[in-house]
Amino acid sequence: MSLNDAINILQNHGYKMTHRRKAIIQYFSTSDGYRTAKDLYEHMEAKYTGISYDTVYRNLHLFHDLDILESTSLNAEKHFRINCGDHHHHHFICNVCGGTKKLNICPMDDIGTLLKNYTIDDHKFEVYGLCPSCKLAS
Amino acid sequence: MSLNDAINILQNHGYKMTHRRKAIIQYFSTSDGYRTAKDLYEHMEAKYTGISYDTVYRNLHLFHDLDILESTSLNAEKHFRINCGDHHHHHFICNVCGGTKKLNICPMDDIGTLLKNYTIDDHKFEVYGLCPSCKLAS
DNA sequence: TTTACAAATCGTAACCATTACGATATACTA
DNA sequence: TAGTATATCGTAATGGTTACGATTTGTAAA
Repeated sequence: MSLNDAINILQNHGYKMTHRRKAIIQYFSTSDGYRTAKDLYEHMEAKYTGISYDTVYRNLHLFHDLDILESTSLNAEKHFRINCGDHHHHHFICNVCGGTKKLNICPMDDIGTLLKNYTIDDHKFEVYGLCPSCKLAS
Repeated sequence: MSLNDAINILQNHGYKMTHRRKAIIQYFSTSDGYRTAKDLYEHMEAKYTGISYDTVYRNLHLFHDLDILESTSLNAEKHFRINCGDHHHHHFICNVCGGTKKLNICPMDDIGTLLKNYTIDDHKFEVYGLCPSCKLAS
């Protein structure tokens, strides 16, 4: 998702376009990987000294609700990335840099009648390890 | 895994068998589902008034390290269950009761050469929703 | 362009899950 | 049953997250 896509979503929902929001979206849209709230806070603090945690978390939640960001829980800490958007897929996630690689297979295709009497709300498939460049560097 | 299996693992590694440890293992081995540290704390507090968080968390970590328990991160909080032990598999997890159902399919069987230059350390496949009994109750 | 106001941000405190540690109690070994 | 290493308690600290009154800012209307 591009910066402009995100700006459109925000404005179509009646949210204001602030400098901080633009910077947050820019941070995620130019980095293909998962980042923590702390990562974002530190990035923002460099440009906007004294930025509030409230601002960081409020916008992370807002963007997640608007499907601008997607999130995952790693080691009991939430990580966020820009929403890739196109069709359904999963990710490899690098344990070192948080970088991701799209995986175009989905185990739900093979779930068949295994969960016949269950209600399925969601699912998660993620592969963890080292991406090629972190592998070389280690 | 049964209570006795877990006791053997503990003793083979030279750990002491305390009343609290036995109660913790009993708690997990008689409940087929994921439970939080808080769930366990509240269960233990009923029997052992004044039990320390240190005891709860130290043993959760110990049991996890010894593969007596397995864990997953849900909503940025760790959840634990008894290790099923037999062969590799994944779980459906009920959003209401934490109950699980074994899923005998693994997406890694189909990963092929998708991650050719990557190091794969781990992976996670989980399906979330309502189990039959929570579905009926809702 | 200015005004007006709802919405966004700041500054800070509180909350919750988790970790840590010195003092005390307990399980195991001899 | 005595000695010792280990486990637990009581409690404080940490880290991630949430919350809120006071202030500032973006936007739309005058």
